[in-house]
Amino acid sequence: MGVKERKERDKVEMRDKILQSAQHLFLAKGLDQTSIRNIAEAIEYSPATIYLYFKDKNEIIHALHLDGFRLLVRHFEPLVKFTDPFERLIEMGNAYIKFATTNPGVYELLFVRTEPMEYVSNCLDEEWKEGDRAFDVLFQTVSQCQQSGHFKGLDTQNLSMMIWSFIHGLCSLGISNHITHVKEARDKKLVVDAVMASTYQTFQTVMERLKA
Amino acid sequence: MGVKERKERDKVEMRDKILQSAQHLFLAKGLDQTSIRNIAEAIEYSPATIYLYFKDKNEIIHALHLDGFRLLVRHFEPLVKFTDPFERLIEMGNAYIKFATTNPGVYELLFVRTEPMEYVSNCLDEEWKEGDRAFDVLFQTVSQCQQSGHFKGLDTQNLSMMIWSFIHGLCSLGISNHITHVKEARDKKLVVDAVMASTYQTFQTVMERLKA
DNA sequence: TCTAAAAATAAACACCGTTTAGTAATTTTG
DNA sequence: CAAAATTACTAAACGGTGTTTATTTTTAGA
Repeated sequence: MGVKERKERDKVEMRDKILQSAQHLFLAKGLDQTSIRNIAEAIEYSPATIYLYFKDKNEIIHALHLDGFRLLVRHFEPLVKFTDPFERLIEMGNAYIKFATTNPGVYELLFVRTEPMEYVSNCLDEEWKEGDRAFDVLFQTVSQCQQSGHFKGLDTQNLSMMIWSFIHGLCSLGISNHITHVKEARDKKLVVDAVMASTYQTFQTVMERLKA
Repeated sequence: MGVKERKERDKVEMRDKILQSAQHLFLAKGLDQTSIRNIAEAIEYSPATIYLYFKDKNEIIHALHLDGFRLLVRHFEPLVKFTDPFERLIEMGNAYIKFATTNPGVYELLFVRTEPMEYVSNCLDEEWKEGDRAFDVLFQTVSQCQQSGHFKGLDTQNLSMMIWSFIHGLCSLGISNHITHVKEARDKKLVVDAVMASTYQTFQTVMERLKA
């Protein structure tokens, strides 16, 4: 009589299959070029079937958004080995940049696209656990930096927000190809990564000077 | 025999009409919700007519992009009255934030969307005059700050890039509604503008400390 | 085996950007 | 002035999109 159980397993299996195909297509061709019809074709079902497992395309996007956050968190995990909070903060930035540049599509999904946020807004409990957890990692690190003498007299929340803003701005300008089009980058034939690296280096220097 | 001249006037007139309608729809409903068919309907011509005046939708988007930059530059114009370069730098940030928050759709077009950059890439002379000019205003101001004792030992280009990254990150996170979904902002029931303002205030403090 | 429920789908709806082939208006020419 | 040529415009189609509805197929239990 394990029919109901099996059916439920089948249901989540199918959901995963859809999500897996969606992610595959999304990574290969980008979000806008991934259609419900493509996904359906990939799993060899009709487009209408997708709608038996997901309310609409935004729900699929949001599921991929969750996966993306798990990937980001995984990029942060090795950071525990840095005992010095300031060093950890700097390496966090590097990890963030690396995540963004090696997974530009995913990064866009997490922090640029509005669809996942819209989905979050439409959920009754209007929270964003993934974002909160990631931000808290930053907040705690900044807080520890302050406990060991850095960033005196600056509000932890605001400073964390400032750091996130900078790093996000750098990554999103890089990914969206705006950096490659400013004159200096063109003249010196600098690749995006080089501009991002030296900009981050300057940021690092600035942060170091805030110790005193 | 002013036929040719009149026809040319008519041509630019029509182009403007299309652009005007496109902008109107774009500001009202956003870029993705503005279709060629909508624009055609607004000007009471058939959709195919649009293609007699613009190569494709990206060309229209790029034209709006140019208009948007003109609007941004207009936001910067009053800044000449600030003779102190550091004060001007800070006010530039405020002007930028104001521009972004009061014209979120336009801001997205200028600095988030990739379509206009793609259009620029496809132009043979691969430059981005508007972006260059705007960035140069920042660069010159930073340079003047350094001449009057600020930001010692920091590379002007990198520092300018850092400042732009921060401000852009702050604005884009604000506009894309990512800020409103982090826990602290929700808990304290802070509106986006308040978070942005206090974050920018912290940035200002940080920049001030770089004088020494 | 028959029936009720569940799962999958074909087909449609209303859009989209874009192209093509053909019509209507205008200008130039004989 | 009429005919020819050029220009301006558009109807209709193509191949795509997300999504819904009505229908069929598959499965499960009596």
